[in-house]
Parts: sequence; structure tokens; C-alpha cells
Amino acid sequence: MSDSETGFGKGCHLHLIDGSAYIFRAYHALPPLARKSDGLPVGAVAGFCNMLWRYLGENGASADAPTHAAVIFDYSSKTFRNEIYDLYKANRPEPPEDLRPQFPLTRDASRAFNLATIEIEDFEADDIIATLARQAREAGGRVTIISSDKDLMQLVGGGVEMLEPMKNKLIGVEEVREKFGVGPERVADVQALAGDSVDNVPGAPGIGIKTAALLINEYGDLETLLARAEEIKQPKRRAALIDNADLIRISKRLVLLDDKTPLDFALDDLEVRAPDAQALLGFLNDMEFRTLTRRVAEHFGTEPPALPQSTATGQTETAEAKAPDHPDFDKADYICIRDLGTLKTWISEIEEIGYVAVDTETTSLDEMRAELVGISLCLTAGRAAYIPLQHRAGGGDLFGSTELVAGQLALDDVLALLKPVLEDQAILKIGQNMKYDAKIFANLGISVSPIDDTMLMSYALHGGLHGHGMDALSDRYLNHQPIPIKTLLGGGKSAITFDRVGIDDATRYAAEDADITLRLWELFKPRLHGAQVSRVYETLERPLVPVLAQMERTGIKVDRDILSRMSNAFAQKMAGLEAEIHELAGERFNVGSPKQLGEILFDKMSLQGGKKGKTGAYATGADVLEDLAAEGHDLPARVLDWRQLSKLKSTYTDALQDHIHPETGRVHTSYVITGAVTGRLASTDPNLQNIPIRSEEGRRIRTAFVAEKGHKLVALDYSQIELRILAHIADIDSLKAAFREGQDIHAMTASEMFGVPLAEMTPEIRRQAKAINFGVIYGISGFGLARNLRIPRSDAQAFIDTYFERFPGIRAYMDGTVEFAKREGRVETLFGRRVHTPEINTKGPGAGFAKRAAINAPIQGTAADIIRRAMIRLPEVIADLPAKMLLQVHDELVFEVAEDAVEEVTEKVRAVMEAASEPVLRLDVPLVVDAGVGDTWAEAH
DNA sequence: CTCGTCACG
DNA sequence: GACGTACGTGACGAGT
Repeated sequence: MSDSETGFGKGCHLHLIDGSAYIFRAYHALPPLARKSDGLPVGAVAGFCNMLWRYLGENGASADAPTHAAVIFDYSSKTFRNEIYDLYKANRPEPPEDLRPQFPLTRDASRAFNLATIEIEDFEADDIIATLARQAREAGGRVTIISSDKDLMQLVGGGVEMLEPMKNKLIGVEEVREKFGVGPERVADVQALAGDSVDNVPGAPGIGIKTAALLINEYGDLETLLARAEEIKQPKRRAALIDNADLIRISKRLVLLDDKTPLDFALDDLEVRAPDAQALLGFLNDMEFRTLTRRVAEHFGTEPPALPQSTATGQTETAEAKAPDHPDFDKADYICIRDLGTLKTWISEIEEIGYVAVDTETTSLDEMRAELVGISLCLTAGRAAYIPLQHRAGGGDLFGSTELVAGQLALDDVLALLKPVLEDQAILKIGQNMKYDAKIFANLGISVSPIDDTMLMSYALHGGLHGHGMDALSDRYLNHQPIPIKTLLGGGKSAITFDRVGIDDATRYAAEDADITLRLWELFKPRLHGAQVSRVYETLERPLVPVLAQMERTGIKVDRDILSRMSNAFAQKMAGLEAEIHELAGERFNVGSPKQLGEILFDKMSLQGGKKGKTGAYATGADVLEDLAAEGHDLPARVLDWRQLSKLKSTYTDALQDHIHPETGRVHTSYVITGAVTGRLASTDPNLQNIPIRSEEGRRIRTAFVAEKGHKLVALDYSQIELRILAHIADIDSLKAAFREGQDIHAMTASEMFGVPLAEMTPEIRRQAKAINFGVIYGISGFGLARNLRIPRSDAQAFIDTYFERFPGIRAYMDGTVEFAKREGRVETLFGRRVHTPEINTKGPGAGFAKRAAINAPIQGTAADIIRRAMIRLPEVIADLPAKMLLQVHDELVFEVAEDAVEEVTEKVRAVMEAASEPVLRLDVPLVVDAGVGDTWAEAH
């Protein structure tokens, strides 16, 4: 330990930059970029250089500037940890091909910036960082580790802190505690227990960070815990620790950073040096980074060197222009409006500007039950206001006070002033998930229009890349973490509603939401055009908001008595089955527990079946039980019956009753526009898109969905829409002709493939062809088809080969789509909706998923776009008819129609649906819509 | 709070 | 050459 004999000491500040993490960040954050002159991939290098330049800019002037700094890299993926555990990081994908040649270039870049550049064979960057941090700490200096790697959190404390580079967030002991539930010195213990699937650290099965922290806090440290594992009360936990003690100890050695890495230099060698203009400019110029070269040249007051050739423009610009925004939220100017004068001033300003960001605070996420508590507005970034309206005193008497807090404007007065603004066609109302706010205002007789929605803008721009909730968007695009609602409302049983939140807290929270919304809007709005998704946003996303809001508020009538009677019947049958099952098993157990069932079947009765998956539990899915039942075992057959009833009862007949609105007597689902990456909607609370129909027993549940007296339910659905779209996209003449002639498409496929004339078609052959047709839409694989049809894999593969031979255009479509996705990172529907496929160029099973998803997305997505177009047109078409649109189930729309108008409505809706792709898109195949009418949904289908 | 299971298109 | 796979969802109970 002679390394403290250097000049580094008290007053010194060492920055340690995790170079490898920077590279991966840069690589994934930026579009692929190649050097113009020779095509060398340099996107990650460009991003890396930009980061370093920004880093130097931010730190050079700061009072807390580092005196010493180094960039540390991983030497290779193999380290001493592989000696301890050969599977360490074994499932880490290989770096992408176009990244590999950039690794040495990033070292060159780091040196060009005159930063000490360190990598050591056999040791991870983390170990080197740990060693340097220890040395600096022992010498009395301070250390800042610039990285987001959670492993490094072990090092925090005693003058060492971390800086999360993207969010610019400091991580100290408190933040580590927040993340791991223990202090930095025990982080490795928690990691050893919890394991890490990314690095393939085994840990203890069934124990995550939460449980691990709990145990470590109770027993002090890992060794004590392992020594006293017998004392643990929970049998599963106890067993997990005792059985895996060795693995846990190995895990600890894997996660524990080695702060004794042999180094052949001293801290003093890391002293910060100004970059050498010549060297840096030379390197940047070599890389042909035009913008950065110019910027750096300006900084040094020299001329940028001449480029190797004059054409080096284009892509480099776009890549380098993507510096994240850094709005300063600290300066935010938020007010609370408590008098009408101030409100009027704000309103005149809104009228002048012509737009405003709006957000409502309410007592519930369910718009049908929510009460308005307050409204926030934002005019310009940083300037926002909150209008408290219905805050109530918290605590108080046992029954919950209903007293309004003083100092709030009267709801009616405020709405009277705001209604003209919210309904003014010349004022754009901007929201995040506007459907919610629009429904709240609709409850109060206000029809908000026109609107913009930042959530939908993000969906159009970034579908497939990430979620579109406000927290995620703010974090990602504004580098700002909004106040979590949990800090105001608490969690779990003791959670309060927003009306019980203090007005000061509410103002900070609500005004911030409107502020963030406005900032996101300013950022996204101009990007829509550049990304060529303006039309998608304007014609497929935004106009859907009022349509869905109306459908959701209308709801569908559900007959409680029918459900209740079915629930009782199911309960009786289940009890009978349960008794039989216990009898067959020879003991009582919870039939609903896959774990207990697995043990009964495979341990006690020793039937054939294997362990599965990460948790080590037996698989007891329907396919497994069906196989066992087919072998003549009664118990699994009974369990299958029991499960069906259990599902129907708990998910449908019981749960649906709770969703019947007390006042309307109807069920009001909520559609999530951004719910599926393909453009499909998702339905929640309750999900009305998965009401049973395939089994006779389940189908009866649809008899509880009824029409109002004097009305009928009319259901219209697209016939084979996805196969028709496939025929069009892949341009398959024979399929297109079959659809034009109205043939049975599965029979026709079977006939083509197996050479059976249509007249001699058997149901079995047709069934197989049908499975293949579906498989094609899903991105077929021999394995998948074999499993679906329960035939040998070789047979399935032979089917697929025959299919592709007969329909070569389909294979061409698939290959072309995957090719496009690999090149562009996304696929598109026929209407231009973009679905990103970030995983497609990775190695490992993820790429397989991404490939099939890429094949499926244009088909499923185009179908979704078409029904969206129909839904958007329909309100106007049925406006003067006694008909309401109630539900959408992907390819089906359900209406409630006065009896005497059924025929007219059906034909008008059918016409709109069948022509929904036009005039933008003229399909080579007809779209056919089937219709059904009845008193209940079961009859209408 | 995650997993297995199963309902739909 | 092995691996692990049909696409897209949401809700429930069990178990921790």
C-alpha cells in the first residue's frame, strides 16, 4: 500500500469517468452514423466525443472543478470473475457489429481530449474505479464517479459520490439507501442475495432486492445471515438460503468490487491537463465530425482544419445536433390562483397567445367517479398556475371532513370563466393524456376542443421505443424528474385522495405537471413533421380522443342478475370438482396454486413432466394438463374444468359486477390509445376486449351485455382483415383473387398447398391451413407451428417450406420487412405509423422476438389504423340516428341502436367500415364487414 | 410485486 | 451447433 505516497491529497478532487458505459449510451442514443469518406461506423464515437466535450465545458468553469480525472474502460469481456464462475455475464449479448470497430476509436478520443485513459487486462473498469477511489479517499481527497452502474454504489461514502451523467443526478449515501435498502457497505451483500440476471449473477432464487435488504438489515451482514439461516421463519426463504449458501458466496465474490487492482501509475499522473488544440482538432477532423470540429476550433480561437473532402455534411449534422435539453426547473414560477382577478388576467393572456397547457387534479383515476379538485394551467415554460377548487380538510373527524378548505374560488365561478376558453376553437388546449381531462370536463358540461396531446405525440414519434407516461417523458426528454404523486398521496391502505392534499403541495405538483406538458409540447410538436408522422398524429391519434371519450362515457348496459346467477352456479360446480380433485389426489390442497398442483402431479403421483423456468416450479399450463388428460389421467382433466370455471367466475362474472356504475347501470371501460405498440387499443378497468366467446360456457357471459329497452345491440366485424392486408402488402395474386371472389381463404390455401381440390376438402386439412395462415401473420417458425398443431417439428417445417414455395411473395415480404427493420430500426404500417424495433439488431433470443414482431406489426398495425379511421368518421355518420357506438374489439365495433333504426344504421356503418382505408389507401382486396343483431352481445355476434 | 395462467383479437 | 420462438394485449390468484 505504498500508493498513498503521492502529491494527491486533501483538497484534491478526482473524477472517474466510466468510459464503457458512455460508449453504450452513445451508441444506443444515436442513429447509426458512418464516416462519409470510407463508411467506417462512428456514431458511438461521435456521441462519446460530444459527451466528453460537454463534460469538459461543464466542469472547466465550475468552482468544483476536478484536479484529477481519468476515463476508465473495460479491457475485454473476460475477467478474473470468469475464473470464479464461468457463467458470469454469459448471457450478455455480443456487442453489435458496427460498434466493435469503434471501441479502439473511443480510447483514441479519450486521449485526444488529453484525459488519462486507463484499461487493464483481466479487470473490469469497475475494479479500477474502486481501486482509484480507495486510494484517493485514503489520501484525503474527494472522488466523483461519473457512471450509472449500480455496482459502483458500493463505493459511495467517505468523500466518494456518484454522478448519474444523463440525469445529472448526484448519488450519495441516501440515494444508495433508497435503491438498495442498505448503506453502501452492505450493497454487495444485497446484490449477492438478489443476484443479477443481466450479469448472470445467480444469487438466491426467489429473493429480490427488497427481501435481501430486509434480511441483511435484520441480521447485519451476509455471513451472519448465512450462519443463522436456520432461524428464518419463512420456510421458502430459509430453504433458499441454506440450499444455495455456496452459490450466494460465489455471487458475493462476483459482485464485490476489487479495490486492490495492481496499477502501474500513481494518482498524481491523473492530474487534469488542458486538451491540446492541435491533437484534438486533428482527431475530430479525422473522424469527420464537422460540427464538433468547428465548435472546438471556435473555442480555441483557431480555424477548423480543412476537411478531407468537401462533401462531409449530412448525417453528421443530425447526429451531433441531438444534445439533450436542459431546462431549468428550479427557476419555475408557479402561482396559486385564489381570486377571480388573477384568473381573468391569465385568461386574457391565454387568449392572446392562443394556446395553454391544461391539467386536472381529481379524486380518482376512474373518470366516471372522479371529482374535480383543481385545475392547472401553463402558458410558457416555467410559468404555471394552479387553481384549487375542492380541497378538503384532511384528518379531522372519524367520518372524514367534507368541509372545503378556505381560500378557494367557487367551482361554478371558475368553470363559467374557463368554459369559453376550453371550448374556444381559436385556443389550443394542450394536455398529457387529454382523454382523461376531457372526460372530467365533459362531466361538468364542458366540451374541450381543439386539443393537442403530448402522450399521443410521443406515441406517434417513439412508438416501440419506450412508454409515454409523463414521468418517463419528462425524465427522458427534459432531464427532469417530476414530483412523484406518491409523495403527496402516500401508498397502500393509508393512501389519501388528492382533495386531502394541502394546497401548497398541490400547487407545486399540479403546476409542474402543466409546465412539463407545455415543455414536452414545445419539444414534440416541431418534431412530428421531421419524423414524417404528422399525418399519423393528426388523422389517427388526435381525432380518436373525443370518439373514445364519448364511447367510454356511454358505457354498455350489463345485467347484474345474470352475472350473479352464473357466479353462484360456477361456485357450486367448482366445489364439486374440488372435492373430486382432492379425492383423486388423496389429500386436500389449493387447486388454484400451480405450485401445489405441480407437486401433487409430478412428485406425489409421479406423472411424466419436467421442471421449468427460473423459479424451478413445475409447468402446469393447459397444454401440459391436456396431454396428461389425454393419457387417461382424471385429475388433470378435472383441474382443467375447474380452472375454466375459476377463470370465468373471478375475472368475469364476479369482477364485472363490481364495474357496473351505480348511477348509469352500465360498465364503462377505459381505452388506452398508446396501449399497444402496433396501434391497437387496449381496454382496461375492466378489459372488455377479452370477454369469453370461444367456449360455450364462457360465451354465456355475453348474454349479460344487453341493449336498453327498445334497442338492439349491433356488432359489425371485419372478416379476415389481417389476411386481406397481408395479401395486399405482400402482393400475392392468388390470395387477392380468392378474396375478390369471396372464396373460403383457408380452404383455398389448403388446396394450393396440399393439392386437394376444394370439393374434397376435409375439415382437418383446412384446419392445418388455417393455422399456417395465422402463423404467417405472426412471423411463422417451425417450432411455433408444430406446437400449435401438435405435430412433429419436421412436419411443420415441411408445411412451411411448401407454403413458401407456393407463395414466394410472402417470404419476400418477410425478408424485406426484417431487412428494413434492421436498417431503419423500425417498420411502418400502410398509413405511415412507425413501430420501432430497437431489439432487432441485438444478439440472443430478443432478436428472434423482434424479428417476428417486425413482420407482424405492419399487418396488425394497418388493420388497427383502418378501424381507427372508421371510428373517427362514424360519429358524424350516425349523429342524427338513434345509435351509439359502445365498444371496439380490434376488428369489431358494437353499437346500441333503437329497434326501428337497426337496418339503416347497420348499412351506414358497414359502408363506412368497408371504405375506411380510402381515399388514402386503395386496397387490392375488398374489405368485408359481417354484422349481427340481438338483444344481447351473445346474440349480436 | 412478480409469476403463472388464461381470456380475447 | 445450441438455444428458444408463434403476434398483440389485461386481470386474476398465489406466493413472497
